[in-house]
Amino acid sequence: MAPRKVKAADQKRSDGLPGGRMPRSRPQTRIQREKQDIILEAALEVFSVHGFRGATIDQIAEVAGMSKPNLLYYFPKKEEIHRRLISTLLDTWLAPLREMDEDGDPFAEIRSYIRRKLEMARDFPRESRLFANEMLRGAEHVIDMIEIDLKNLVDEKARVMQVWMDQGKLARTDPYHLIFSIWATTQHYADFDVQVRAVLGKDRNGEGRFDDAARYLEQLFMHGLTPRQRQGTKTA
Amino acid sequence: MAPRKVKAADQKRSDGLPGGRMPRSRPQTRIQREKQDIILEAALEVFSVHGFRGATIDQIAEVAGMSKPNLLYYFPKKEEIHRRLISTLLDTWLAPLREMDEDGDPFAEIRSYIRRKLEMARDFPRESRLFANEMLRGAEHVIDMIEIDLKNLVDEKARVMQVWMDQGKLARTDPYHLIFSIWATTQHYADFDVQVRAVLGKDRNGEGRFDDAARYLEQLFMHGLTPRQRQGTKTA
DNA sequence: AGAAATTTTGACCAGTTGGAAAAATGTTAG
DNA sequence: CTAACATTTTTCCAACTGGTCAAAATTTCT
Repeated sequence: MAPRKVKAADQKRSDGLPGGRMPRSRPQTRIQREKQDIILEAALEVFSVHGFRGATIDQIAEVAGMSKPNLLYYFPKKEEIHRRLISTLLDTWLAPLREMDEDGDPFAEIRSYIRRKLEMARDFPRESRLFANEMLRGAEHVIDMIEIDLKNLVDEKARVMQVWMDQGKLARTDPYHLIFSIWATTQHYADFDVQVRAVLGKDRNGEGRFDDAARYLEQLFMHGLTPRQRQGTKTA
Repeated sequence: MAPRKVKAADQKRSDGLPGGRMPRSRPQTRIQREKQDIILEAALEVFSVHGFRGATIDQIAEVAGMSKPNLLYYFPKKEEIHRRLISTLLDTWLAPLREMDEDGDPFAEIRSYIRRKLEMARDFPRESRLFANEMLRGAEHVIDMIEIDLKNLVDEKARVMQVWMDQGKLARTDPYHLIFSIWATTQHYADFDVQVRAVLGKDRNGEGRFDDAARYLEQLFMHGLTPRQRQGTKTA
């Protein structure tokens, strides 16, 4: 192997901020915000389909309608785009769960949580897929957020549900797995969209499938979570 | 731009079989089968995490413990490895649904279907992720199989469930979405494993989480699908 | 053993990728 | 207008990518 020459004076800034020759004086130009938004939008499009490694800067630049170096002027690192996307996403993503209100009616709360999640799957499928992609490859870039913010939020809501169960308003189950199942069933319609469409066939393929899903899930969870007096779980 | 010279006599075979200098006389050598298995195993490892575009041949070769040219001797195209993996997978993946028996007890059938799917998520998480990856990016490589084999199978089982519902043995719902929800909730434990672990925390992280999941899902679906006389869905 | 076939390796290639440098072109405040 | 700054384009590069090829090493068959 031939030895490689490395310029010793080759130093770069690696702070999170737009590096290179980007200005730091004034906080943000109008044009900066605009272009960054365009880039993030394009990146979402590409990352959500190909994942981080599969996506290329050229591709994103093309979708964003600008040259690669121009794009790199705003986000000097590919990773930076991805990180921005993800951290913005996580907030939006958890909003519905945050809104679940301890003082509300358990069934109404859960039902509207399911609805909202399903609406998100319908209206922001790219975000859902970006998230799924990230999870699939081990969540390298968000593991901290998941382990802290997400966990705390779920812990909190699990406690709320526990209270509901103790009050006999909700069937006794594992609140964590209950939350998982809501995530899974709703996000499925975004992440596995192709499969859902293929299986439903051309005729049932309009946006109506989300209404059907909403009806079905509502029934499943409402019935599934109704408290019962006797749970004769004698199997076989 | 400099003109590129192209050798006109540069012909390659592009049939599905191992190309290059591979023999065609005898069907398969022992060593061929062995190495191909090793490669497929390594490829599963890599593809399931990074997706098709994100995975590199070098990476797969390294995991497989052989040189890249050596690997390419067995699978002359990257795509070929992927295809083999996927088509093998789909069969295994659908097996549990195929076993759902019209003449069995509806609840027993559905329960054991859920169990089996959950076991697969536990025992073959890489396969599940490979599949999820494929779906996320639009199922390019399997769209036909999905649209035909998978759809047919689901159509058939949906009819079975419809019969059960007509007989009053199962609550009336959309059988398609019922199947979707089983897929979603079970595969979630493979595809979103990181998230599940993170949320459950270190203490609940053993394999026990699958038992908890099984219990929870059983309750959810069994209760959720029990037929009811009156469905007085008057809320608020 | 020895020929033939199979398997493995090392050197190599053209195209792509993330990114750097710098020059060229706006834009704006004084 | 012009200096100072912001934005964009052009050119370029080293590392990596999927893949080739001929030669060498090994296995298999007679």
